[in-house]
Amino acid sequence: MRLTQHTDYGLRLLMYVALKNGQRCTIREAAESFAISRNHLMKIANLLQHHGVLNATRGKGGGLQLAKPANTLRLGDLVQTLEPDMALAECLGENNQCVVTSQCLLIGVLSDALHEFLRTLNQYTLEDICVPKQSELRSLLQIELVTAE
Amino acid sequence: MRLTQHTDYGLRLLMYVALKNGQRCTIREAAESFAISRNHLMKIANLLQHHGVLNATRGKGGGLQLAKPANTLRLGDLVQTLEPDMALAECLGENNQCVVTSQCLLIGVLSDALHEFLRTLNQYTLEDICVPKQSELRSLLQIELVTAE
DNA sequence: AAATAAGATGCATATAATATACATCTTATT
DNA sequence: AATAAGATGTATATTATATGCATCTTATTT
Ligand code: SF4
Ligand code: SF4
Repeated sequence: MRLTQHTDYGLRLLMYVALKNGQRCTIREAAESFAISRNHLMKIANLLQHHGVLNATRGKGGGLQLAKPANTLRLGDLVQTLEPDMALAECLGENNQCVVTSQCLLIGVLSDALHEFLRTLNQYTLEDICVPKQSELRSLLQIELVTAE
Repeated sequence: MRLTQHTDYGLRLLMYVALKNGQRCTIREAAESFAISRNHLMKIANLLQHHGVLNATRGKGGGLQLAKPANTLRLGDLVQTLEPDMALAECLGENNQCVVTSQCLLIGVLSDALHEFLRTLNQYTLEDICVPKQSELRSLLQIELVTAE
């Protein structure tokens, strides 16, 4: 059982954007800071923008910003948005061929556990995983905030 | 996020064996009842035997039996045994290259959620997902118990 | 208007994980 | 010796995932 790299990259990107404190950041910049594929991150940014989590503006001076305050973005919801597929077992996805589906008691147990997993994640927001260590994280990611004048 | 088919097949096999009520069953028989790959199921049976969940005896009249009572086999433990890998994110597996690992607060949140997932599964045993629907399941799987004489 | 800097999109490819098949070996029973 | 079962190792197929590339659109600046 693992989350796709896609999902983790998405969360990393959101952490990056949140750590910029409202200042726009480009995808290129985030990809370089994390030393990960820019192309890949592009698609993730796009997905998050379509889901109303990120605002993306094109053109010179453009970039990404959070579409909502970091303390309203719950991690369980973000994981559900980012994961391509949360079908734990065959019967929970498409093309189910399992012969015991109609009477299987395991389905409910698995759904229950998945629910607890997401519920636990939803006890935390993007803010919770950024703010307490913001200076350390900014340093690791070489984020320098431009001070207003 | 999904469990491998491997894991679900393992649980199906255990359900099958449990529904036989102590009577031996062959892997072939279980594979046919579920209409799934016999070769695949063989490896799973072997894994479970090595982990002390199943007893396997070879030769004519041989087959599988539960190594422990069904009500002592907790689903969370079984899933952990069957899943090849529970590393939710890059940093929880091998070859981690994530640059923020040393300060990342997400790791703890993910571990927490995984723990809740397994804890929830461990509230149920193999017995819990078999006995309440045993006759219906036996019928779907064409299991006919030989009555003692 | 042109140049440039950004994201958007679609297609192709590479890689890795997973599932499946096949062949052969071992063990136990009859 | 024959047969029925599981054990094991290797090879292959399939699928999911990750990555790369080319082109397009949008916005800003000059
Ligand atoms: S065994 Fe139960 S949980 Fe697994 S695929 Fe079949 S119906 Fe779903
Ligand atoms: S971002 Fe955090 S959780 Fe994700 S791989 Fe890096 S250290 Fe692990």
